[in-house]
Amino acid sequence: MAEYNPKEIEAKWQQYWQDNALFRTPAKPDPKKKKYVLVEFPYPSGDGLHVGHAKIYTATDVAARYHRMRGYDVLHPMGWDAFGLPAENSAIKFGVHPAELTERNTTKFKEQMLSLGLSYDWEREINTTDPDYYKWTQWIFLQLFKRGLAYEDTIPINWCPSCKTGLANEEVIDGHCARCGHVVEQKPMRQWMLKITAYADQLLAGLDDLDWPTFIKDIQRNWIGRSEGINITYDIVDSTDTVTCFTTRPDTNFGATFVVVAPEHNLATQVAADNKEVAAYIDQASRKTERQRQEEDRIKTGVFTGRYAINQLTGKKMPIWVSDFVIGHFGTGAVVGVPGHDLRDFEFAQTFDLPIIRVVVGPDGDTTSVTRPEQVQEKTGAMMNSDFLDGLPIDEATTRMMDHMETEGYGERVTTYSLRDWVFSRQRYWGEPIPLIHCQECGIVPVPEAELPVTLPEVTSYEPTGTGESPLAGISDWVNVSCPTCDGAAKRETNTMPQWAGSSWYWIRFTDHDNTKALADPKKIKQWLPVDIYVGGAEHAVLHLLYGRFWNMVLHDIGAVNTAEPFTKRHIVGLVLGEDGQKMSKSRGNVVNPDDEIAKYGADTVRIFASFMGPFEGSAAWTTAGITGSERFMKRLWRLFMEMPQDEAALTADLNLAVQQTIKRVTESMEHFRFNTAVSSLMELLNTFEKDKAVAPSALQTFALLLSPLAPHLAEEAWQSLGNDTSVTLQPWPEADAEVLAGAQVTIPVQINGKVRGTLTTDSGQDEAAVVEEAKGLENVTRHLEGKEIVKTIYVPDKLLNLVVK
RNA sequence: GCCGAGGUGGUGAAACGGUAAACACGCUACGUUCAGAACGUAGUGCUCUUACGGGCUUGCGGGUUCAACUCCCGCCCUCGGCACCA
Repeated sequence: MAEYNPKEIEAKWQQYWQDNALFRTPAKPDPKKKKYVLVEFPYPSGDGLHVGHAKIYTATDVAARYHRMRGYDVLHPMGWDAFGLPAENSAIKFGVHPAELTERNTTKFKEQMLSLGLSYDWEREINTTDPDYYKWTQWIFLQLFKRGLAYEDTIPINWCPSCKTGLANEEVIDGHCARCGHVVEQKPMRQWMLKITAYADQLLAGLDDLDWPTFIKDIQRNWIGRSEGINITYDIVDSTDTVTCFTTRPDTNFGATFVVVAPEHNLATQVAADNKEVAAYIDQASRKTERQRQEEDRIKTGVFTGRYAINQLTGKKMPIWVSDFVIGHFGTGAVVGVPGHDLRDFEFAQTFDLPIIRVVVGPDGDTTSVTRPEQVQEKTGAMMNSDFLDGLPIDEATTRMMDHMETEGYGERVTTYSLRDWVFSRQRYWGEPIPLIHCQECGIVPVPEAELPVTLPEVTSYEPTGTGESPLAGISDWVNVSCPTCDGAAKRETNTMPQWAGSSWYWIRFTDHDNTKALADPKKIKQWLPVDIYVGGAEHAVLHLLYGRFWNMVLHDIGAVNTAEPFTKRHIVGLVLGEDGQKMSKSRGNVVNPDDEIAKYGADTVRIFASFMGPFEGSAAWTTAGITGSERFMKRLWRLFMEMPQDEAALTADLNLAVQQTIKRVTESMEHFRFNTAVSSLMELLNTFEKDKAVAPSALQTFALLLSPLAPHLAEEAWQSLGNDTSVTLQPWPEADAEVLAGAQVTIPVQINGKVRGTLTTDSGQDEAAVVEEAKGLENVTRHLEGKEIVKTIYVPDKLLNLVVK
């Protein structure tokens, strides 16, 4: 028999699968047995696949293959999220059209995916840069616009001077651009915004029922940042004006001694008109970036406006200050200072020598005045110096005070969020054009749906202007159009959509990828959605996963999709590190190319190693030693299937038990996305078989079935050599024989006072007395029982015997 | 500071409250070989013992239990997210 030659058999079976369209999606899935198994589609970069891709695609593919064998109708598609800056930047550098680069890269990606033996239904391939696709991305935008969920606004936004475009909040990490790492500036610009905040509550509530890792849900909850509080309106002395402050802690309001507004607040602007000092402070603050404010180590600065607000509870005058520690866009942009019970307020009061009043008793009954930061009591305690609240715990006091303020008419309960609307326009070429027209007469007019898609014009230069204008603004034939409403002179919107647009609905398109009349046929949407298993990275917790949920909810509200939540279950992949245990990067030179690995070891070995290297969610290094071990396993399997003498008589009761147990374990591992333990169970079975001179063909059949999702090429070859003439991937998944499992002998540890003193092997289902008798006969047990009295016997049937002695 | 996830051999890791370290890597010895590679056999948490066997061991300290990696309380450390969010 020939040596294990993965190159040969893998090419052969990949061709076979393609020729027989084995992974074509069933046209009419059984509604009770459908599985939509999806992995995040890639951005087809010029670098080709990374071994990290190999890990995540293999895992998802194993799940898809497993569920097919379990009898599910599976949708397992693939496509390309191809709009974005890297293609555009390469286009600028090499003078090639981004579409051409995309074409080149997707071809390469697809070849690599095929060579890994991934079971995608390629007939449903999609590409976000295809006008037939982005027509519908634009259509969704128009629905958002019509519902008032897309609006134009001129606000200071995050601007990356290196990418020369505006960014969404979610794309800024620690003050830097998520893509290029450059420091982000604040720049006021005309923007298209999506009103994701309108869905804040639904985005929050929907998380409860999702089968997602808790940490991802928590990141989203945190990002949405709901807080319930009250807006308190204070009168301003000698003025008809008022100032409204948001707080979650009105219980401490007897201790309020000042008010602070953000530099952007109207009141500040108003005062600045005839107060040079305030004007200078505002000007200075506006020139600081968020980063600079952080670097100042949170030292409190500020300026007094000369005005006073009245605290209704005490009748005291509270000076109104302006300070940049107050955030303009959170709450009302104004806070009421309670320096005894908020550390920031305390620091501010100390800096500017403002009065501090204690209204909550400190630990150990401390009622002295608050003079040190350690005394600032923020969380628990009973009220004091607070009239009708005295003695109440703070949570109860909060409710009472809210009721009081609402009754008195100067308070209004409100809910605020840290989530902000989505800055949706980019000043770059390679993205979906926003399908709107600016008409001098009619204002902003949507492009009629019949005229979609608005395709990207051919340009000679993709170079971003850097002025905040899109490069499309320079293409006059494209920009100048007649207004769809009045037919007068009008101009197209020249901003494009962000990278995230096309991926915010792509899972819907896979259900009916070439529909020309709708996003997808509602019947097909209903057949397949929601996505049952969605696999991807943790880095999208507040980007793609939040945007995607938002769009899906909007589409649900307009009746375009059947469920509000798009992704029922989510698996998060861990990082694949370089051989040195560091993150793979070109600059470190530790990048492993999956092509090289496949060429060297074969796709099955790569798949087995990717599965076996550790838990799916964990990060682990791609090491030569590790993959060599997986290669050894494949070679041993080859010898088992192809060289070991076969004889059905070799299947003893013990071996049959081992086979049945393996079925059970591998099945459980597959259900829980634990491919490392699936592989180790198969290794154990292989070890068992190798101890014999011959192996039973029926056991090999089962083995090939269990192996098939993980190492499909070798499994096909083995299946064929066992005399089968259909593909192993079409076979039903084996079921463990419950009778064999139940009837087996069991090995029970015998403990004395919780320490194992021996083991005994016996038939399962024995009663306690018999097991105790048998245990007493064990030599080592006898010795430990000598001169002792058994005071208690704990017997867990078929599991363990513990004798408690004195 | 706030929210979350983790901490088990030299390494990647297993383990419904029930024999901790399965499986694999690495290492040691032996076999095979002219030699190497590959392969095979045995061993491999620490420790006492010639042996039989015993003691200790899942970040640290307590607790619940016949029994704790697993549950509870308090610390320490690592990683991820948020952060002058009122």
